Amino acid sequence: MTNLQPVRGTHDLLFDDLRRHRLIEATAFDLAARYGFVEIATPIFEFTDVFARTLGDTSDIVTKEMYTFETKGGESITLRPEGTAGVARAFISGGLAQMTPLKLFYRGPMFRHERPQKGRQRQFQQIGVELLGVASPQGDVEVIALAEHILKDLRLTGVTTLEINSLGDTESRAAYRDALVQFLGARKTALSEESRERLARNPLRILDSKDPGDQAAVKDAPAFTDFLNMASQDFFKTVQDGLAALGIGFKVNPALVRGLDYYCHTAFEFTTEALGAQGTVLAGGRYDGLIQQMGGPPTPGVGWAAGVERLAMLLPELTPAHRPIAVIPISDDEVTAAQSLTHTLRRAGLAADLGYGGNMGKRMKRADKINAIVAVILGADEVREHAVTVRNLDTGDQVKVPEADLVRHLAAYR
RNA sequence: GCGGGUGUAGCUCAGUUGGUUAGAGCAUCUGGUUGUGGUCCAGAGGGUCGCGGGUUCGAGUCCCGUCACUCGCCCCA
Repeated sequence: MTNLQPVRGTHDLLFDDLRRHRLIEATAFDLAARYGFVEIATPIFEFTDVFARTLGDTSDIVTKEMYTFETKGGESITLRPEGTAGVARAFISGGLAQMTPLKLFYRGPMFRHERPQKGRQRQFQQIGVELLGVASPQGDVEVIALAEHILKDLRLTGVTTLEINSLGDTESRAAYRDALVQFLGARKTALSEESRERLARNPLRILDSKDPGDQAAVKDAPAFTDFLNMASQDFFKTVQDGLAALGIGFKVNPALVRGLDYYCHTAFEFTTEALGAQGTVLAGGRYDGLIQQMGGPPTPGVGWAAGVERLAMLLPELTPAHRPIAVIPISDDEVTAAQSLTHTLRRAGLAADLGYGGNMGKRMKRADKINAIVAVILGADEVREHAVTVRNLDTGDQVKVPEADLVRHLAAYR
Protein backbone atom coordinates (compact mmCIF):
# COMPACT_ATOMS: atom_id res chain seq x y z
CA MET A 1 0.00 0.00 0.00
CA THR A 2 1.65 3.20 -1.12
CA ASN A 3 -0.78 5.73 0.28
CA LEU A 4 -3.73 5.86 2.59
CA GLN A 5 -5.86 8.33 0.76
CA PRO A 6 -9.33 7.30 -0.29
CA VAL A 7 -9.71 6.80 -4.02
CA ARG A 8 -10.45 10.09 -5.69
CA GLY A 9 -14.12 10.94 -5.64
CA THR A 10 -14.94 8.50 -2.84
CA HIS A 11 -15.76 9.33 0.75
CA ASP A 12 -16.21 7.64 4.08
CA LEU A 13 -19.55 8.26 5.72
CA LEU A 14 -20.10 8.37 9.45
CA PHE A 15 -21.82 10.29 12.22
CA ASP A 16 -24.28 12.94 11.03
CA ASP A 17 -23.38 12.53 7.35
CA LEU A 18 -24.45 8.93 7.45
CA ARG A 19 -27.52 9.77 9.54
CA ARG A 20 -28.58 12.14 6.78
CA HIS A 21 -28.19 9.40 4.19
CA ARG A 22 -30.14 6.93 6.25
CA LEU A 23 -32.89 9.45 6.93
CA ILE A 24 -33.26 10.14 3.21
CA GLU A 25 -33.28 6.47 2.27
CA ALA A 26 -35.72 5.53 5.01
CA THR A 27 -38.09 8.37 4.13
CA ALA A 28 -38.00 7.46 0.45
CA PHE A 29 -38.42 3.75 1.12
CA ASP A 30 -41.38 4.22 3.47
CA LEU A 31 -43.20 6.60 1.16
CA ALA A 32 -42.51 4.47 -1.90
CA ALA A 33 -44.05 1.55 -0.03
CA ARG A 34 -47.09 3.70 0.72
CA TYR A 35 -47.42 4.27 -3.02
CA GLY A 36 -47.17 0.55 -3.68
CA PHE A 37 -43.53 0.25 -4.68
CA VAL A 38 -41.47 -2.75 -3.60
CA GLU A 39 -37.72 -2.73 -3.30
CA ILE A 40 -35.44 -4.34 -5.84
CA ALA A 41 -31.72 -4.78 -5.37
CA THR A 42 -29.84 -5.42 -8.58
CA PRO A 43 -26.10 -6.15 -8.76
CA ILE A 44 -23.81 -3.15 -8.73
CA PHE A 45 -22.13 -4.44 -11.86
CA GLU A 46 -23.50 -5.73 -15.12
CA PHE A 47 -22.14 -6.75 -18.48
CA THR A 48 -20.93 -3.59 -20.14
CA ASP A 49 -23.45 -4.01 -22.94
CA VAL A 50 -26.34 -3.49 -20.53
CA PHE A 51 -25.28 0.13 -20.13
CA ALA A 52 -23.63 0.74 -23.49
CA ARG A 53 -26.69 -0.31 -25.42
CA THR A 54 -29.30 1.43 -23.31
CA LEU A 55 -27.73 4.75 -22.47
CA GLY A 56 -26.82 5.59 -26.03
CA ASP A 57 -23.47 5.64 -27.76
CA THR A 58 -23.30 9.41 -27.67
CA SER A 59 -23.86 9.99 -23.99
CA ASP A 60 -20.85 11.03 -21.97
CA ILE A 61 -21.65 8.38 -19.42
CA VAL A 62 -20.95 5.69 -21.96
CA THR A 63 -18.14 7.36 -23.85
CA LYS A 64 -15.99 8.40 -20.91
CA GLU A 65 -17.48 7.87 -17.48
CA MET A 66 -17.90 4.14 -17.05
CA TYR A 67 -15.81 2.06 -14.70
CA THR A 68 -15.23 -0.89 -16.99
CA PHE A 69 -12.94 -3.84 -16.43
CA GLU A 70 -12.34 -7.28 -17.81
CA THR A 71 -12.89 -10.43 -15.79
CA LYS A 72 -10.50 -13.36 -15.74
CA GLY A 73 -12.86 -15.01 -18.17
CA GLY A 74 -12.44 -12.15 -20.60
CA GLU A 75 -15.89 -10.64 -20.14
CA SER A 76 -16.38 -6.89 -20.03
CA ILE A 77 -18.03 -5.76 -16.82
CA THR A 78 -19.10 -2.26 -15.80
CA LEU A 79 -19.88 -0.78 -12.39
CA ARG A 80 -23.38 0.60 -12.76
CA PRO A 81 -23.44 4.32 -13.58
CA GLU A 82 -27.20 4.56 -13.06
CA GLY A 83 -30.06 2.37 -11.97
CA THR A 84 -32.60 2.10 -14.75
CA ALA A 85 -30.60 -0.10 -17.12
CA GLY A 86 -30.00 -2.72 -14.44
CA VAL A 87 -33.65 -2.75 -13.41
CA ALA A 88 -34.68 -3.10 -17.04
CA ARG A 89 -32.28 -6.01 -17.45
CA ALA A 90 -33.67 -7.66 -14.32
CA PHE A 91 -37.18 -7.14 -15.67
CA ILE A 92 -36.28 -9.02 -18.81
CA SER A 93 -34.04 -11.75 -17.44
CA GLY A 94 -36.32 -12.39 -14.47
CA GLY A 95 -39.43 -12.72 -16.60
CA LEU A 96 -41.12 -9.94 -14.68
CA ALA A 97 -43.23 -8.96 -17.67
CA GLN A 98 -45.81 -11.33 -16.20
CA MET A 99 -46.21 -9.04 -13.22
CA THR A 100 -46.91 -5.67 -14.75
CA PRO A 101 -47.79 -3.13 -13.69
CA LEU A 102 -44.67 -3.39 -11.61
CA LYS A 103 -43.60 -0.71 -9.17
CA LEU A 104 -39.97 -0.89 -8.09
CA PHE A 105 -37.86 1.11 -5.66
CA TYR A 106 -34.09 0.86 -5.50
CA ARG A 107 -31.21 2.40 -3.60
CA GLY A 108 -27.48 1.97 -3.64
CA PRO A 109 -24.15 3.15 -4.98
CA MET A 110 -23.55 4.27 -8.56
CA PHE A 111 -20.17 4.88 -10.17
CA ARG A 112 -19.05 7.44 -12.71
CA HIS A 113 -15.49 8.27 -13.57
CA GLU A 114 -15.73 12.03 -13.83
CA ARG A 115 -14.05 15.00 -12.22
CA PRO A 116 -15.34 15.33 -8.66
CA GLN A 117 -16.74 18.61 -7.43
CA LYS A 118 -19.40 19.82 -5.07
CA GLY A 119 -22.33 17.42 -5.25
CA ARG A 120 -20.50 15.12 -7.62
CA GLN A 121 -18.52 12.08 -6.64
CA ARG A 122 -17.21 9.01 -8.39
CA GLN A 123 -19.10 6.73 -6.06
CA PHE A 124 -22.41 8.19 -5.02
CA GLN A 125 -25.73 6.97 -3.70
CA GLN A 126 -28.96 7.06 -5.58
CA ILE A 127 -32.52 6.24 -4.69
CA GLY A 128 -34.98 5.74 -7.48
CA VAL A 129 -38.25 4.24 -8.65
CA GLU A 130 -39.38 2.60 -11.86
CA LEU A 131 -43.00 2.05 -12.84
CA LEU A 132 -43.08 -0.59 -15.55
CA GLY A 133 -45.91 -1.56 -17.83
CA VAL A 134 -48.01 1.57 -17.49
CA ALA A 135 -48.46 3.61 -20.65
CA SER A 136 -50.92 6.04 -19.15
CA PRO A 137 -49.85 9.53 -18.09
CA GLN A 138 -51.42 8.64 -14.77
CA GLY A 139 -48.16 6.79 -14.14
CA ASP A 140 -46.08 9.89 -14.80
CA VAL A 141 -48.19 11.86 -12.36
CA GLU A 142 -47.90 9.15 -9.73
CA VAL A 143 -44.12 8.91 -9.77
CA ILE A 144 -43.75 12.69 -9.75
CA ALA A 145 -46.21 12.88 -6.87
CA LEU A 146 -44.12 10.37 -4.95
CA ALA A 147 -40.98 12.39 -5.62
CA GLU A 148 -42.63 15.55 -4.41
CA HIS A 149 -43.98 13.78 -1.36
CA ILE A 150 -40.51 12.57 -0.41
CA LEU A 151 -39.04 16.04 -0.82
CA LYS A 152 -41.86 17.49 1.21
CA ASP A 153 -41.33 15.06 4.08
CA LEU A 154 -37.64 15.88 3.99
CA ARG A 155 -38.62 19.54 4.21
CA LEU A 156 -36.93 20.31 0.91
CA THR A 157 -39.83 21.61 -1.17
CA GLY A 158 -38.88 25.15 -0.20
CA VAL A 159 -35.44 24.90 -1.81
CA THR A 160 -36.37 22.87 -4.88
CA THR A 161 -38.36 23.59 -8.02
CA LEU A 162 -40.10 21.10 -10.28
CA GLU A 163 -39.54 21.63 -13.99
CA ILE A 164 -41.17 19.49 -16.62
CA ASN A 165 -41.07 19.19 -20.38
CA SER A 166 -42.21 16.83 -23.08
CA LEU A 167 -39.80 15.19 -25.48
CA GLY A 168 -42.75 13.76 -27.40
CA ASP A 169 -43.00 10.35 -28.95
CA THR A 170 -40.43 9.04 -31.40
CA GLU A 171 -42.13 10.64 -34.38
CA SER A 172 -42.39 14.09 -32.78
CA ARG A 173 -38.87 13.91 -31.50
CA ALA A 174 -37.41 13.05 -34.91
CA ALA A 175 -39.33 15.86 -36.58
CA TYR A 176 -38.16 18.37 -34.02
CA ARG A 177 -34.61 17.17 -34.15
CA ASP A 178 -34.53 17.71 -37.92
CA ALA A 179 -35.97 21.19 -37.61
CA LEU A 180 -33.54 22.13 -34.87
CA VAL A 181 -30.53 20.85 -36.77
CA GLN A 182 -31.62 22.76 -39.81
CA PHE A 183 -32.16 25.97 -37.85
CA LEU A 184 -28.93 25.80 -35.88
CA GLY A 185 -26.95 24.48 -38.84
CA ALA A 186 -27.62 27.75 -40.58
CA ARG A 187 -26.23 29.64 -37.57
CA LYS A 188 -23.27 27.43 -36.95
CA THR A 189 -20.83 30.32 -36.56
CA ALA A 190 -22.78 31.69 -33.61
CA LEU A 191 -22.46 28.44 -31.71
CA SER A 192 -19.77 27.46 -29.25
CA GLU A 193 -17.26 24.88 -30.33
CA GLU A 194 -18.88 22.29 -28.09
CA SER A 195 -22.31 22.94 -29.49
CA ARG A 196 -21.05 22.56 -33.03
CA GLU A 197 -19.99 19.08 -31.95
CA ARG A 198 -23.37 18.48 -30.38
CA LEU A 199 -25.13 19.46 -33.59
CA ALA A 200 -24.19 16.11 -35.05
CA ARG A 201 -24.18 14.02 -31.92
CA ASN A 202 -26.88 15.27 -29.62
CA PRO A 203 -28.46 18.48 -30.93
CA LEU A 204 -31.19 18.65 -28.31
CA ARG A 205 -28.61 19.31 -25.66
CA ILE A 206 -27.74 22.65 -27.23
CA LEU A 207 -31.06 23.86 -25.87
CA ASP A 208 -29.83 23.86 -22.28
CA SER A 209 -26.26 24.98 -22.95
CA LYS A 210 -24.88 27.47 -20.47
CA ASP A 211 -22.84 29.28 -23.11
CA PRO A 212 -24.27 32.79 -23.65
CA GLY A 213 -23.70 32.62 -27.42
CA ASP A 214 -25.57 29.34 -27.60
CA GLN A 215 -28.39 30.70 -25.50
CA ALA A 216 -28.77 33.65 -27.87
CA ALA A 217 -28.73 31.40 -30.92
CA VAL A 218 -31.28 29.08 -29.39
CA LYS A 219 -33.60 31.90 -28.37
CA ASP A 220 -35.42 32.05 -31.70
CA ALA A 221 -35.11 28.37 -32.48
CA PRO A 222 -38.27 26.41 -33.18
CA ALA A 223 -40.03 25.36 -29.98
CA PHE A 224 -40.38 21.71 -29.13
CA THR A 225 -44.04 22.15 -28.27
CA ASP A 226 -44.84 23.16 -31.87
CA PHE A 227 -43.58 19.81 -33.08
CA LEU A 228 -45.49 17.60 -30.72
CA ASN A 229 -48.06 15.58 -32.59
CA MET A 230 -51.59 15.35 -31.30
CA ALA A 231 -51.01 12.25 -29.20
CA SER A 232 -47.91 13.74 -27.59
CA GLN A 233 -49.69 17.02 -26.87
CA ASP A 234 -52.56 15.22 -25.21
CA PHE A 235 -50.20 13.16 -23.15
CA PHE A 236 -48.31 16.21 -21.93
CA LYS A 237 -51.49 18.07 -21.13
CA THR A 238 -52.86 15.17 -19.13
CA VAL A 239 -49.68 15.06 -17.07
CA GLN A 240 -49.88 18.79 -16.38
CA ASP A 241 -53.55 18.62 -15.46
CA GLY A 242 -52.85 15.67 -13.20
CA LEU A 243 -50.13 17.51 -11.32
CA ALA A 244 -52.30 20.59 -11.01
CA ALA A 245 -55.15 18.49 -9.64
CA LEU A 246 -52.83 17.23 -6.90
CA GLY A 247 -51.71 20.74 -6.07
CA ILE A 248 -48.15 20.06 -7.18
CA GLY A 249 -46.51 23.21 -8.47
CA PHE A 250 -44.36 22.99 -11.58
CA LYS A 251 -42.82 25.07 -14.31
CA VAL A 252 -42.76 24.03 -17.94
CA ASN A 253 -39.22 24.40 -19.18
CA PRO A 254 -39.00 23.91 -22.96
CA ALA A 255 -35.21 23.71 -22.71
CA LEU A 256 -35.27 20.76 -20.33
CA VAL A 257 -33.58 17.87 -22.08
CA ARG A 258 -32.47 14.69 -20.42
CA GLY A 259 -29.02 13.40 -21.21
CA LEU A 260 -29.81 9.76 -21.72
CA ASP A 261 -31.10 8.44 -25.00
CA TYR A 262 -33.96 6.36 -23.74
CA TYR A 263 -36.31 9.12 -22.65
CA CYS A 264 -39.54 10.14 -24.41
CA HIS A 265 -42.63 12.13 -23.49
CA THR A 266 -42.34 13.44 -19.96
CA ALA A 267 -39.00 14.68 -18.67
CA PHE A 268 -38.77 16.29 -15.27
CA GLU A 269 -36.25 17.60 -12.80
CA PHE A 270 -36.34 18.92 -9.29
CA THR A 271 -33.62 21.55 -9.17
CA THR A 272 -32.10 23.78 -6.53
CA GLU A 273 -30.09 26.98 -6.49
CA ALA A 274 -28.21 25.90 -3.39
CA LEU A 275 -25.66 23.49 -4.83
CA GLY A 276 -23.71 25.57 -7.32
CA ALA A 277 -23.31 23.93 -10.69
CA GLN A 278 -25.03 20.71 -9.62
CA GLY A 279 -28.58 21.98 -9.49
CA THR A 280 -30.38 18.76 -10.29
CA VAL A 281 -31.38 16.85 -7.23
CA LEU A 282 -33.93 14.40 -8.56
CA ALA A 283 -34.69 13.73 -12.20
CA GLY A 284 -36.44 11.28 -14.44
CA GLY A 285 -38.86 10.72 -17.22
CA ARG A 286 -40.63 8.24 -19.41
CA TYR A 287 -38.78 5.56 -21.36
CA ASP A 288 -41.34 3.61 -23.36
CA GLY A 289 -38.90 2.11 -25.85
CA LEU A 290 -36.17 0.98 -23.51
CA ILE A 291 -37.27 -2.52 -22.54
CA GLN A 292 -38.03 -3.51 -26.08
CA GLN A 293 -34.80 -2.04 -27.32
CA MET A 294 -32.98 -4.25 -24.83
CA GLY A 295 -34.70 -7.31 -26.20
CA GLY A 296 -37.68 -7.57 -23.89
CA PRO A 297 -41.38 -7.39 -24.62
CA PRO A 298 -42.67 -3.91 -25.51
CA THR A 299 -43.11 -2.35 -22.08
CA PRO A 300 -43.61 1.30 -21.26
CA GLY A 301 -41.84 2.72 -18.23
CA VAL A 302 -41.48 5.88 -16.21
CA GLY A 303 -39.27 6.63 -13.25
CA TRP A 304 -36.74 8.84 -11.59
CA ALA A 305 -33.53 8.81 -9.60
CA ALA A 306 -32.26 11.13 -6.90
CA GLY A 307 -28.75 11.78 -5.66
CA VAL A 308 -28.60 11.10 -1.94
CA GLU A 309 -25.45 13.21 -1.38
CA ARG A 310 -27.11 16.19 -3.02
CA LEU A 311 -30.25 15.78 -0.96
CA ALA A 312 -28.12 15.36 2.15
CA MET A 313 -26.41 18.69 1.53
CA LEU A 314 -29.79 20.39 1.38
CA LEU A 315 -31.19 18.75 4.47
CA PRO A 316 -32.04 21.00 7.41
CA GLU A 317 -30.37 20.43 10.78
CA LEU A 318 -30.92 16.94 12.09
CA THR A 319 -32.86 16.49 15.25
CA PRO A 320 -30.48 15.40 18.02
CA ALA A 321 -29.84 11.71 18.27
CA HIS A 322 -31.61 9.64 20.86
CA ARG A 323 -30.18 10.40 24.33
CA PRO A 324 -28.87 7.39 26.24
CA ILE A 325 -28.88 6.53 29.94
CA ALA A 326 -25.42 6.50 31.52
CA VAL A 327 -24.79 3.79 34.12
CA ILE A 328 -22.08 4.83 36.54
CA PRO A 329 -20.38 2.55 39.07
CA ILE A 330 -18.70 4.58 41.76
CA SER A 331 -15.79 2.20 42.25
CA ASP A 332 -14.46 -0.95 40.63
CA ASP A 333 -16.40 -2.94 43.21
CA GLU A 334 -19.68 -2.07 41.48
CA VAL A 335 -18.59 -2.62 37.88
CA THR A 336 -20.04 -6.10 37.65
CA ALA A 337 -23.34 -5.01 39.18
CA ALA A 338 -23.35 -2.03 36.79
CA GLN A 339 -22.81 -4.24 33.79
CA SER A 340 -25.66 -6.45 34.89
CA LEU A 341 -27.87 -3.41 35.43
CA THR A 342 -26.95 -2.03 32.01
CA HIS A 343 -27.90 -5.35 30.47
CA THR A 344 -31.26 -5.28 32.23
CA LEU A 345 -31.98 -1.79 30.94
CA ARG A 346 -31.04 -2.78 27.41
CA ARG A 347 -33.24 -5.85 27.59
CA ALA A 348 -36.02 -3.54 28.70
CA GLY A 349 -35.61 -1.53 25.51
CA LEU A 350 -33.63 1.40 26.88
CA ALA A 351 -30.45 2.81 25.38
CA ALA A 352 -27.89 2.43 28.14
CA ASP A 353 -24.19 3.21 28.15
CA LEU A 354 -21.56 1.86 30.52
CA GLY A 355 -18.11 3.38 30.20
CA TYR A 356 -14.98 1.30 30.16
CA GLY A 357 -13.05 2.72 33.04
CA GLY A 358 -12.12 5.71 35.12
CA ASN A 359 -13.27 7.07 38.41
CA MET A 360 -16.69 8.49 39.00
CA GLY A 361 -15.75 12.00 37.91
CA LYS A 362 -14.49 10.73 34.59
CA ARG A 363 -17.53 8.60 34.07
CA MET A 364 -19.76 11.60 34.73
CA LYS A 365 -17.78 13.57 32.19
CA ARG A 366 -18.28 10.84 29.67
CA ALA A 367 -22.00 10.80 30.43
CA ASP A 368 -22.07 14.47 29.64
CA LYS A 369 -20.11 14.03 26.45
CA ILE A 370 -22.41 11.39 25.03
CA ASN A 371 -25.33 13.68 25.81
CA ALA A 372 -26.87 11.26 28.29
CA ILE A 373 -30.22 12.37 29.61
CA VAL A 374 -29.84 10.72 32.99
CA ALA A 375 -27.15 9.03 35.09
CA VAL A 376 -27.88 5.85 37.02
CA ILE A 377 -25.34 5.78 39.82
CA LEU A 378 -24.37 2.64 41.63
CA GLY A 379 -22.21 2.72 44.78
CA ALA A 380 -21.68 0.52 47.79
CA ASP A 381 -24.69 2.05 49.58
CA GLU A 382 -26.97 1.47 46.64
CA VAL A 383 -25.85 -2.13 46.21
CA ARG A 384 -26.55 -2.79 49.87
CA GLU A 385 -30.01 -1.23 49.61
CA HIS A 386 -30.88 -2.81 46.26
CA ALA A 387 -31.38 0.70 44.90
CA VAL A 388 -29.73 3.13 42.50
CA THR A 389 -29.30 6.88 42.48
CA VAL A 390 -30.89 8.47 39.44
CA ARG A 391 -29.56 11.88 38.47
CA ASN A 392 -31.25 14.06 35.90
CA LEU A 393 -28.32 15.48 33.98
CA ASP A 394 -30.21 18.51 32.74
CA THR A 395 -31.49 19.71 36.10
CA GLY A 396 -29.07 18.04 38.50
CA ASP A 397 -31.99 16.66 40.52
CA GLN A 398 -31.19 13.36 42.16
CA VAL A 399 -33.36 10.68 43.67
CA LYS A 400 -32.83 7.18 45.04
CA VAL A 401 -34.94 4.53 43.33
CA PRO A 402 -35.36 0.87 44.33
CA GLU A 403 -33.84 -1.36 41.67
CA ALA A 404 -37.17 -3.09 41.13
CA ASP A 405 -38.76 0.24 40.14
CA LEU A 406 -35.93 1.47 37.95
CA VAL A 407 -37.23 0.55 34.51
CA ARG A 408 -40.60 2.05 35.30
CA HIS A 409 -38.94 5.17 36.70
CA LEU A 410 -36.77 5.62 33.62
CA ALA A 411 -39.71 5.39 31.26
CA ALA A 412 -40.26 9.07 31.96
CA TYR A 413 -36.96 9.83 30.26
CA ARG A 414 -37.62 8.04 26.98
C1' G B 1 -10.80 15.57 -20.18
C1' C B 2 -10.06 21.44 -19.79
C1' G B 3 -9.39 26.17 -16.75
C1' G B 4 -8.94 28.94 -11.83
C1' G B 5 -8.06 28.76 -6.40
C1' U B 6 -6.08 26.30 -2.01
C1' G B 7 -2.70 22.71 0.79
C1' U B 8 0.76 24.56 8.17
C1' A B 9 -1.78 20.05 14.72
C1' G B 10 -7.92 15.90 14.79
C1' C B 11 -10.85 20.85 13.19
C1' U B 12 -10.71 26.33 11.94
C1' C B 13 -6.73 29.30 10.88
C1' A B 14 -2.09 32.88 12.04
C1' G B 15 3.04 32.71 10.53
C1' U B 16 6.24 39.86 8.66
C1' U B 17 11.11 41.84 3.10
C1' G B 18 13.44 34.07 3.30
C1' G B 19 16.47 34.06 9.51
C1' U B 20 17.78 30.19 14.10
C1' U B 21 13.34 26.09 19.42
C1' A B 22 6.50 26.77 13.71
C1' G B 23 1.98 29.46 16.93
C1' A B 24 -3.43 30.40 18.52
C1' G B 25 -8.49 28.95 19.36
C1' C B 26 -11.45 24.61 19.56
C1' A B 27 -10.93 19.36 20.45
C1' U B 28 -8.10 15.41 23.21
C1' C B 29 -5.48 13.80 27.69
C1' U B 30 -3.77 14.77 32.94
C1' G B 31 -4.32 17.31 37.52
C1' G B 32 -7.11 20.71 40.86
C1' U B 33 -11.84 16.97 42.59
C1' U B 34 -11.13 8.55 45.23
C1' G B 35 -19.66 9.65 45.90
C1' U B 36 -21.12 13.70 41.21
C1' G B 37 -20.82 16.02 34.90
C1' G B 38 -21.38 20.93 32.36
C1' U B 39 -18.28 26.25 34.21
C1' C B 40 -13.47 27.64 35.82
C1' C B 41 -8.02 27.17 36.68
C1' A B 42 -3.18 24.77 35.79
C1' G B 43 -0.49 21.62 32.73
C1' A B 44 0.55 17.94 28.81
C1' G B 45 0.48 15.34 24.27
C1' G B 46 -0.15 16.16 19.21
C1' G B 47 3.48 18.87 13.12
C1' U B 48 7.55 14.32 7.38
C1' C B 49 4.57 22.76 7.09
C1' G B 50 0.73 17.52 1.05
C1' C B 51 4.98 14.97 -1.60
C1' G B 52 9.60 15.31 -4.66
C1' G B 53 13.29 18.27 -6.60
C1' G B 54 15.72 23.15 -7.16
C1' U B 55 17.66 28.25 -5.67
C1' U B 56 20.15 29.92 -1.04
C1' C B 57 24.84 30.31 4.24
C1' G B 58 19.59 29.46 5.56
C1' A B 59 12.96 27.66 2.71
C1' G B 60 6.49 26.95 6.00
C1' U B 61 7.90 31.46 2.97
C1' C B 62 10.90 31.82 -3.63
C1' C B 63 11.00 28.46 -8.38
C1' C B 64 9.68 23.76 -11.02
C1' G B 65 7.17 19.23 -10.96
C1' U B 66 3.63 16.13 -8.73
C1' C B 67 -0.56 14.60 -5.68
C1' A B 68 -4.92 15.95 -3.15
C1' C B 69 -8.90 19.12 -2.16
C1' U B 70 -12.00 22.91 -4.05
C1' C B 71 -14.77 26.12 -7.68
C1' G B 72 -16.18 26.44 -12.75
C1' C B 73 -16.63 24.05 -17.93
C1' C B 74 -18.21 19.42 -20.13
C1' C B 75 -21.80 16.06 -18.35
C1' C B 76 -25.02 14.52 -14.78
C1' A B 77 -28.17 12.59 -9.41
